[in-house]
Amino acid sequence: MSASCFADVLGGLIDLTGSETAALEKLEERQRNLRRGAVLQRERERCNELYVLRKGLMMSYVLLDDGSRQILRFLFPGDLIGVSSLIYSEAPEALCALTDCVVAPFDRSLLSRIFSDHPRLAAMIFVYCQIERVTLTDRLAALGRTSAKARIAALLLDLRNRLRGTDRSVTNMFPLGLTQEEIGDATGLTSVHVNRMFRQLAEEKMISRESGRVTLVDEAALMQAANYVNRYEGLDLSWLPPAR
Amino acid sequence: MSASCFADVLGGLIDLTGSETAALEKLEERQRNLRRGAVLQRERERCNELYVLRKGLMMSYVLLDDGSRQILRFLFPGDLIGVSSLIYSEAPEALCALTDCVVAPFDRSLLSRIFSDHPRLAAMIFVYCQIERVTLTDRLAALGRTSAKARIAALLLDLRNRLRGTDRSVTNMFPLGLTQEEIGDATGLTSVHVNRMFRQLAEEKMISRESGRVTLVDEAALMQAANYVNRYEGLDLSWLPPAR
DNA sequence: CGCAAATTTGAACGTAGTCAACAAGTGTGG
DNA sequence: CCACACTTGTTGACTACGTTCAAATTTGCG
Repeated sequence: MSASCFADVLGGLIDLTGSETAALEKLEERQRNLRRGAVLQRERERCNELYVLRKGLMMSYVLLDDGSRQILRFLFPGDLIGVSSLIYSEAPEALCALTDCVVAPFDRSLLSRIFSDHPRLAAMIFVYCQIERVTLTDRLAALGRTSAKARIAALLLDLRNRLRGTDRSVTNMFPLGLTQEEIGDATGLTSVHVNRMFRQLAEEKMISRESGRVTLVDEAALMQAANYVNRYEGLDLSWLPPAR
Repeated sequence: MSASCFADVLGGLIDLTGSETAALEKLEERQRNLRRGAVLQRERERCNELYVLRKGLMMSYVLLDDGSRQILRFLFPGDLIGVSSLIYSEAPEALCALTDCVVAPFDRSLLSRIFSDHPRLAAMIFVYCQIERVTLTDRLAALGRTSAKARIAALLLDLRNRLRGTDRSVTNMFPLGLTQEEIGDATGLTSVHVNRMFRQLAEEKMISRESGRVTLVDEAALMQAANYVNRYEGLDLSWLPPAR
């Protein structure tokens, strides 16, 4: 495994200098293993640390008064997590491991050091969070204005693209790794309806399924159904400050 | 009007130094007037500028293939807008004036200067965008997991709180300033259903309406119905880097 | 193998959408 | 100042998408 998963992600966007890479490696000096199902952070709990996810799949979510859950985001290796909790005295969202995971916890003072010592790196973290923001607005639009089928299609495309981000061997067949209830909680549907939409997408020959693996059979049709945009492309970083 | 509306917002969170305030004032040196309905930025258009909203009410939104619209956020004086477009070569969202407005456009190189010269200010802009991110996740949870009535209640509470942010005289009665169609596009509902929910909230004595003004009659009941959290409170900024 | 979790399916229900008509404002130009 | 056009708000009847509840079946795991 790389010395810094997060550096790998940012390094995919710009060329990092040696001192920048060193600063990012500091974030991942410590490691912590999480069992599947482990809760790394609860809502409304105090939290002074951030994390880089190094291995495995996690999710962030909120619980509502009536007990229902909204999954905000699935988290992949290289993701910087717990950023929103940094700025509040109580965490606004929970973090939970969907598979066995490895995370690297680091103190928030390290982030503040990056702002002081590595302006370009700070700007890149800012960019990284803005990408995340835009994917959230895409999902907001999906929940507000698209059909159940479109939301499932968008989720499948996004999962595949994000998996491919850490594993280039992923093509159009991949292990889903999520229960239909989790997919429902991410898309604002019930698990029952998620199941029906899977069936429908399969009947329409857009996907196929076999033992926990999904194949995107007709990717163009899925893209159309979902009006999906890959937000990790089309960036313009020409305005970044000089590296230090 | 203040020399920098954005400095007023950040200044409400921490004490700014003289040089920090001066850097923020640079962002608002130019001004541009917008008529009601004017589109400041279109989706998929190139954009090299950011803006501070100095006066009026704006919104950001996306249009979907079928012509439907999802309003992402209502924008108030002091808001930094167009940030997400900064990082892409094509704007991911549109910006439009809901009332006559005054905005201050500034080049993205000025932002990059702040990262280089004012680390604490850069961190504060980061914090400001994270607050925005959390409010987006609140809305995501609302669209995914709450009833129409709850979404309208949450929107009313949020509007009132944000209006109060720029005008302390606002109490529990305020001019709505939005059409029911706009409220529908923000909450993922149709204008017809928004109307029915208003009626229902009024029948249940949670709100009252008279000629474009809304009164939050039973704020506690609204908060309960909405499970609303004010994300401009409860911040912890003790980790910020030193000011320069 | 046996148990618990997850998936699948059916039937009935309900929330919110659609379509349509009308009322009430709002602003404009004659 | 009024007439007209246009936007916005309001209401009813009907429709449909997605939920709920329940039960059967499959899957994965200890």
